[in-house]
Amino acid sequence: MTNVDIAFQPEHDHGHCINQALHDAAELCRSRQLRLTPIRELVLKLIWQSHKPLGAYDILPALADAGFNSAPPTVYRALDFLQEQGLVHRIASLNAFMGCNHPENHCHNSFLICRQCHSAVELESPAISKAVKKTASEIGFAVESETIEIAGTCPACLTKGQPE
Amino acid sequence: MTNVDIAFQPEHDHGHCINQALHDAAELCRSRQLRLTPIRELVLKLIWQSHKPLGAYDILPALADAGFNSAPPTVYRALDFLQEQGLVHRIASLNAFMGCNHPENHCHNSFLICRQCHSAVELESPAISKAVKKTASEIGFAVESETIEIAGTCPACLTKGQPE
DNA sequence: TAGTTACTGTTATAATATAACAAAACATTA
DNA sequence: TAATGTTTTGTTATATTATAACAGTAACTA
Repeated sequence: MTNVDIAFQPEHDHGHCINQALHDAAELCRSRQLRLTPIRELVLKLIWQSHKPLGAYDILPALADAGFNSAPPTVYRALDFLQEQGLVHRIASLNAFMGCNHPENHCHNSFLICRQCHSAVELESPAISKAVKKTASEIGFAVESETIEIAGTCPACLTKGQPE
Repeated sequence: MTNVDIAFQPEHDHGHCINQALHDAAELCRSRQLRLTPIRELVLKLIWQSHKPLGAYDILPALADAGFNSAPPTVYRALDFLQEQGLVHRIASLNAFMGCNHPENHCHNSFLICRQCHSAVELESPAISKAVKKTASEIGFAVESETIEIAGTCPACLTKGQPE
């Protein structure tokens, strides 16, 4: 079972995912001599706790609950930091944010987004990446970043929709 | 020279592109028994006249100049109509809209967006499309729509940047 | 021409994101 | 450790993008 299959399983041990992600983030920040401040860590945790990409304004009340200031700049700053470090991705088609599984290497990413359960997973698809590179290079276009967001129905929702 | 190459050439006869697009749109609406009203046609024209994807609020003043009401709903309604008919695409990563070259067939589209000159072109890339389909089907994900937006530097800006 | 549908006008507001500057926390090193 | 500079956070205001809701008008249809 691949990571992707696991992520689309509602019942996987997501607590473990969260802990792993927070631990990795702490490690990464330490190695880069950056500060994973309480706000940044909480924002990252909230994003990971959600089963679906989270909007900035979904995060604000949780910050307030935790006793932090909770005006928009607070959360956007944390999100900016996390994005710069590759710890979260912004999903342009949703105006929402989700955790990244492999923040170490800045990767070219694609996302599958289920319209039914709103879950999303990140793919590392060499095939797509390669196709993009090839097409761009044929035209002489220098690629800097890729926004690849595929919307549809995930395996779990497909089987739920038509049982047996 | 392909369509894409032409589109990235600032000096191509864009007047011709616009006329062609407007003519095709009129034809398409006639065949579908839909009304390409003055507002809708003007919005489409403005989008095509721009060398770069146009924001909704960039369109409003031009509507006002043309003597139309120009509150946001006016332009968004026109954009909704044009999108439904495949006449324009929304670029999620820019919150902006651009014309579609082949509105007849609802296609799976990719876009190349130049960060320097802000021009954008639509690709029909079978390679990318195929890679997406293959990857999704391996996972059992049913694709409904694709948002593929590649940002970088276009050929024209690349040669301008490092002349000779 | 009456009734219906589609389109537009208008006002208000929602949702997402950033600017600008002040205050506090932290880090550095004299 | 006090002085200093840097980074982070607080705070207020505002920009940008998009939609809700309802009234009026134009176009089509029977």
